[in-house]
This record gives sequence, C-alpha cells and structure tokens, in this order.
Amino acid sequence: MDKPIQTRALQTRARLLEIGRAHFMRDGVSGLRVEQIVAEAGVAKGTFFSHFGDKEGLLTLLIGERMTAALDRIAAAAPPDAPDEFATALAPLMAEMAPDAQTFDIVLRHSGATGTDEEGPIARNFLAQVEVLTGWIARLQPDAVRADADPALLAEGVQAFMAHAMALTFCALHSATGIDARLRPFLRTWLAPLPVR
Amino acid sequence: MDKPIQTRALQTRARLLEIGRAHFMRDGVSGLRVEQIVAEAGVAKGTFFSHFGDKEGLLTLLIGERMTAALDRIAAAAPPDAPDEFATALAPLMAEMAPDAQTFDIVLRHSGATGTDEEGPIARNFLAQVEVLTGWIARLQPDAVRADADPALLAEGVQAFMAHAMALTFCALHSATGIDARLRPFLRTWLAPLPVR
DNA sequence: TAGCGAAAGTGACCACGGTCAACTTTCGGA
DNA sequence: TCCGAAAGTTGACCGTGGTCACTTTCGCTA
Repeated sequence: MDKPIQTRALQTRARLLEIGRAHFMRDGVSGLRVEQIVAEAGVAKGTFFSHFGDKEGLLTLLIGERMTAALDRIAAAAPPDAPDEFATALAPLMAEMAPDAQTFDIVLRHSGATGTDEEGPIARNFLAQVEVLTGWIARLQPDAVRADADPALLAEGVQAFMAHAMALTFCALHSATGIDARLRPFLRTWLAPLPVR
Repeated sequence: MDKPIQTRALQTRARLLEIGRAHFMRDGVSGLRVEQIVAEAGVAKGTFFSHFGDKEGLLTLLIGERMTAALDRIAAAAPPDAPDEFATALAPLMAEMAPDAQTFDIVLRHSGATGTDEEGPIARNFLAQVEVLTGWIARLQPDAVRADADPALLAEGVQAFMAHAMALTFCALHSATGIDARLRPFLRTWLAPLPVR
C-alpha cells in the first residue's frame, strides 16, 4: 500500500538537486544540461528522468524554492499601506520569477495561472500569492482600496498585471523603466478606491 | 545595396509555408516536424532554416496570419457597447491565440507583451489589438467606461486580463467555464464607470 | 558568352532531451 | 537465511531541432 522510499534513492535525488542547483545559480536556466548534471552526480541519464520526469521537473523545483523563499519573506514583512506600495513589496518575488525570459516562461507554464490544484511548487506559490494579496487587499478596504469587488478577484487581477509587467521586462522598448514603475499605474487604477459619492 | 530576392527563393518559401500551413491546420503546433515539411517540399533541411531562422519562425507566421484575420474581422464588426460585450467580441481572437497550450506559449513568447517595435506578425498583432481596444474604450468613455484613466492604459490592462483568462483555459479547475465567462468579471471591474458623485 | 560574385540550396553532422527493456539492489516475510 | 517482488538504476538508443562548410544556381557585366 505505502511505498517506502529507499535512502539510496533519497541520496541520489539530493545529489542531483544539489548539483542542479549549483548550475542553476551559476548559469541560470539556459546553462543547465541534464547530461552534465548526471555526469557530475555519477549516475545514468535514466535516473535523472525517473526522479524528475523531465528537465523542467527539476527546474520547477529550483525555481519554486526560490519563489517560496521570496514570498515567505514578503509575507513576513509588514503589509503595504497603499496600492502604490504593492509593486515595491512584490519586486523581490518578481525578480525571482523573471530573472530572464526562459525562467519566466517556465513560471508561466507551470503557474496553473492562479488556481489549479495540480502539483508543483510554482502552482502552489501562485495560490499562496493570492492568499497574501487577498489579505493585503481586504485589510485596506474600504478606505485605501475599492470595496465594490471581491478581494480574491482583485488579488487575481494583481497577478495578471504582475505577469504583464514582467513580460514587458523582456521587451527592448520597456526594459529601461523598472518593473515596479511599470506595474504601479496598473495597480493604482485597478485598486483605487471609488470616489466618495 | 539592395538585395533582390530571386523568384526561386520565393517559390521555395511559398512551398514551405503552404505545406507548413497544411500540417499546422491538421495537427496544430505539436504535430509539425521540420523534417516532414522539408521532405514534402523536396528541399534540404538547411533551406528551411535559412528561410525561417528556426521552427518557431514559421510557426509565428502561421499563427500570426490567423490572429491577423481574426482581429481584422473583429475590427470590421460593430464595436461593443458595454464592457460586458468585450469578452464576447474578443472570443474569436482568443480562440486563435490559445487553441492549445503550445500555441499560447508561442504567442506569449512573441507578443513583445504589448509594445515592442521588434519584428514579427504576433507582436504587430498585439500592437493592433491595443489600437482597436483603445478605440472601443475611448468611444464608450465617459458613460459606459471609467474616464479617470488613459484609454491606452485601460486597453493594455484588457490585454493582461485576456492573457490571464486564456492561461486559465489550460488549468483543469477552470476549463469548465468558457473563456469569455472567465474574462467578464475582470473587465467589468476594470472598465466599470465610476459612480456619479 | 565567359566568368565572377552573391544568393540559394545541400546534407552530413552535432547537441541534447527523452525512452525503455534489462539489470541490480533493497527489504519484508516465510 | 533464503526468496520474490518492487524500487532503483543503467546506458544504448532514438527523434528532432539546428549548424555549417560546401556546391549549385542566378544575374550581371566585360
């Protein structure tokens, strides 16, 4: 019924992860060769794939752990007091999500775009993002953030704008302005409280 | 100075495009093999790459021409009279942009995410989308659409939500509801006119 | 029309992710 | 302590995208 994982397998997996992490930190996504990792770990190619499914399987773990750390730090800090501060608060997370186009690509592909129960640390991170954002938003309603919409909907919208702003990073025309500067006008318009009637 | 393109090259290119289009229409992105196309066209592999750069070069042309056709049809039709009609009006375009995950992936990667001058029919389509949307929005301001924001910013925001809604299509949890149903609440909240003070 | 330079096309070759049938190791129970 | 089944591992093999030094074709001018 249960399937006990042998320590041998855990060790192999840990070794692959560690070596993969080293390569990822040094060269990013593009400089990660399965054959290289496998050679350094002293195992056969097939072993890699039996552990991670495919190359992206490892990458999602590596990217996911960085995203998790970033989000944890953000959640532990003081929540922003106004929509304008959202972008700055989220900047460290976005830096992990989109250090380069290939990474961002993987993040998007495994995002489950806010809300699948499907596996994966990236998808889980997106769910956690919504929770954090929802908390921030609910806390600021109704004075600093519009109260005529569901906080969860607003939170998802923030994610959509984050993706938009990150994508613009890889476009020559917009890469000059910082990512939070690009995000801010959208969030301001999206979250602005309705004028008092 | 000028570089006259030989008719021979044009014919080869046209043949590759035509065969590629046939495969794309039958099997989508995933069922497109460069070697197959090249064999049917009776040319060498290198010829393909000298014409399109890489496999995605051809795919962006094929996807781009479908997106262009869809957007042209939308632009020619009557503009929507309320935010709620945006989603329905845009549905045919979104169907071309995201018939499957792989296609959507390519679209995103070549979008220039609204606003690079960089080449490519997909990036150009994104620019054209903004123009169409800006027109729609400006037309409805200030009664049916909020007037406190720049129409271009609102248009870009619509694109961000479109991407979000399309991404949700490939997520088990959300694929049940139609894409326009998913998009509508966001657009309603994003574009809703401010209450009269 | 010979011949030259550039454009177009060729195909052997490579890189690299991924597969799978066979083999080895582990471990619980008889 | 031996056995069988399942977990773990192996590495030869494959598919496919992409490269590049070389050949062929074309248009032009002397």
